[in-house]
Amino acid sequence: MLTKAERTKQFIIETAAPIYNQKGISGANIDDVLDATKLTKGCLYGHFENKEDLSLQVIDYMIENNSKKLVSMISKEKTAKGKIFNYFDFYKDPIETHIKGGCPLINMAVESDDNFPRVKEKIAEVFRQGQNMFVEILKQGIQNGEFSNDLIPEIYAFKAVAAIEGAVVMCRIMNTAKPMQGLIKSLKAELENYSV
Amino acid sequence: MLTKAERTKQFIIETAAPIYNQKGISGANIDDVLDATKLTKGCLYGHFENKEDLSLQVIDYMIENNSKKLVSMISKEKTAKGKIFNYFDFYKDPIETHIKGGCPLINMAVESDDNFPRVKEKIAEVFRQGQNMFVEILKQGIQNGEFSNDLIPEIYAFKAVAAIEGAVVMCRIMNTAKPMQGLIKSLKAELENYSV
DNA sequence: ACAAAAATATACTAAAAAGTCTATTTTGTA
DNA sequence: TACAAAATAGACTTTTTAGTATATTTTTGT
Repeated sequence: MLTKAERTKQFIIETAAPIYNQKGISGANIDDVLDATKLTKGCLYGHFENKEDLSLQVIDYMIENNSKKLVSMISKEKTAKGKIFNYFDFYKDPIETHIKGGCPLINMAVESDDNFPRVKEKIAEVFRQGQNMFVEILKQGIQNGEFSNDLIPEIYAFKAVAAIEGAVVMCRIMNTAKPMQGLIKSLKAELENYSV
Repeated sequence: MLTKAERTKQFIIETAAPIYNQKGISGANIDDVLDATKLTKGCLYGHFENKEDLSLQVIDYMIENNSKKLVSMISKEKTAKGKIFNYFDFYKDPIETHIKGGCPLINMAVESDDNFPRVKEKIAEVFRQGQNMFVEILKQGIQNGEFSNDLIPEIYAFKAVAAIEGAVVMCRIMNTAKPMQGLIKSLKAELENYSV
């Protein structure tokens, strides 16, 4: 069993995550986290050295959490096509996202890009790995005959991920999930086109 | 001729714009702007009521500026295909962008989404209008026989814009323009497919 | 060229945010 | 169950950032 301290620390991180995802790293402040957790400074600073420490751990948690959920979603299907379709469906509601505030990856990417080099490198790595995973699934699909050789995994994978990430942001700003639904249909249709 | 005050104000806005685009609305602070302009508080607060006033005017400038440049780029071509291709090429270098810090639209979209409702509405309107413009160009292309009827303007337009915007962020975070080049090629090829 | 008005600089105050210190409460184990 | 160690509360200090007041300089119209 987790010790009380470990549980409290975890609770702080999990409570802070949606705050960070919505307000950003610069926008989130300690008092927001204290308000949300109903804890006090003494307590919070007992678990984290300073704001940067908290931020980094919250960011790590958000990355881990996102990856876990995504991988779990993809793993539900056996076929390459099924996995890719599940990847898309993971993002089908851009308004009510798995963590409040949209996709943490693109949110953090935008903010860290020019400001937090360490975070930037982390997110870059997540995107690279995600890309690799996507490409591997497509390659397997080609090998096992699900898709034709005309499909260029790298190109399709990047286009799909970029479109989905961009669409999350655009749908959220316009307050509508409609365009995302059309996009997912279109991306699925494109993949069906390569199906043999 | 512009009065001295008008020139100074414009200078502040133009100098602040890349700071806001890089650090974000929450991340940018008055002292950053003062450092960059080599001006002082008295001067800045002579031109702007407060930080919010400055922020809003900088944001308006960034939106206007982006739209102008984009429209000018598109207007260079006469055909629908040419215009769309130029739209893509506008984003071909995601590292060295027209304003330092990437595409201001997606940057502001991500940040304003849960935090600045007025900015959010502005950006939403820009995306809606951009989408409309894109769709209109495609429709004209269909009418004048450039593209086949199989092309669904709304779907292609949204996919293209979302992919480009997502790609800007992803390329920047990974420090490479390569994937964007592949994406643009692919989006162009897709459009060529509909060419008659 | 000069005077009124406008613009700017500087030193200041105010507010917000981060971080610290110590007293008190809670936990977990002898 | 008692007690030492750990965790937490809350008031406090420090730092950072926004904003103001006034003196000085610069514009600009005559």
